[in-house]
Amino acid sequence: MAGRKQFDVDEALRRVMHVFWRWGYSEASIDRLTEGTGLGRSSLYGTFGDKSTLFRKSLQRYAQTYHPLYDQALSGPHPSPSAVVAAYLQVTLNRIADPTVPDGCLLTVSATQFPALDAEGQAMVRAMIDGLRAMLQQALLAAGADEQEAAELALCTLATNKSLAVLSRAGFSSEDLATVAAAAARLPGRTHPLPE
Amino acid sequence: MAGRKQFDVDEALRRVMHVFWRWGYSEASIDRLTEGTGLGRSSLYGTFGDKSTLFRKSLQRYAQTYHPLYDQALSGPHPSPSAVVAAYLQVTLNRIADPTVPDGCLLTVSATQFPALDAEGQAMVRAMIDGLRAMLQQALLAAGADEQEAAELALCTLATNKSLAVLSRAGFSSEDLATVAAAAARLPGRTHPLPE
DNA sequence: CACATCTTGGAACGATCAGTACAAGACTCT
DNA sequence: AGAGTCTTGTACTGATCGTTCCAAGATGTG
Repeated sequence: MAGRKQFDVDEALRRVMHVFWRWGYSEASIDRLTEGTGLGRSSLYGTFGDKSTLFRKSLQRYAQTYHPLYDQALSGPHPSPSAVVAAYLQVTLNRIADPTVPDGCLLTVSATQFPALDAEGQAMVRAMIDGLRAMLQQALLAAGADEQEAAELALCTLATNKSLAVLSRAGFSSEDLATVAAAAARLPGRTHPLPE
Repeated sequence: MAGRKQFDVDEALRRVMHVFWRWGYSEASIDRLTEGTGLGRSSLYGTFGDKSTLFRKSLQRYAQTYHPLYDQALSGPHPSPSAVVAAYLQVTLNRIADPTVPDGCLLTVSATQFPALDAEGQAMVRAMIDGLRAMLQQALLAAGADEQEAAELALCTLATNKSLAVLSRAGFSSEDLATVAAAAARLPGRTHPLPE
């Protein structure tokens, strides 16, 4: 039926990522993946490998796409820890508002919850979470937070990030999500009041 | 093999609940349920019905067990909205600290994310979430919060509750979870400073 | 054109899924 | 004791899971 690939590999991986994004690991069946990409089973297996490999490549694809956005949001000079948290969560809110992308990213939520994913994949998820946490912590330090405050805020921001995914998938409105994010950004206000 | 039931129905339901709790709906296979309860398939189906019915009864069992605790934590007089949030989240932390109960309650987390659960079950989950939200809101009003503040704090406390489940399942330490909960309880501090 | 290489659709594999059928055993009641 | 009811273990169903196999067709190279 074919001699050379009849699809764009990168675009296919993007769609694969969105299927895992939407369904998590376990419920992203091969049938759903073929349906979501338009590819046949053979093309999927021949190009990417088995399901867990596919998931790991989706994770890499996610990092490649979104980590620069988080990096950019965190790298600029921030007047306060509060601004760091707000900038970070705004990236998440923008991602949720993107109509070309499914609601509620379950890539790192559902994958850590079940052993259906192999150890290598779980380790990747954990490394990604730890990386974001460290990235946040560093940006918070740069914005004037002390050690303890930076650690605490990084953790809480990560927690808010996860809850945004869950609430979004549970059907909460974008206004509700923005409210949660805004509240999280007010967290450092107690010890680091914004200059009037 | 048997004439009268050879197990305690209520204890069996408790164990069923814990299996859904631990695995969510989809990954709680009948085999896992039989293994978790010690019952045979026939006993499970004969006593409770099919899987979705079993899940709904688990939800009811959860509400019956834990809603009174939340109710009790919220019903007493609270000096401030902050105290309400802290009391509510403390119930969650105590539940997580309970060694007889699995880490990270996925009863209402994973169930809303996938269509594997039937409409009736999803509606129950949604009703339970809405109920907790209303309960929180009312307690916050009673503690002196105005309408808008109560709505916002109820939402954020619910969000924190969900993130505690996800983080707990993801392997975060109980110290980290307590930190997240404590931070959430500091949220109302901005507009409702604690009396010195 | 001929040959090797690659891709693709579709069939098929064993495993597991939720759910059911049924017979054997244990109990209550008369 | 005997009849009827309930419970339970086991085997089974059709569907779906992830994965592999293979032949057919399309391309690139000689």
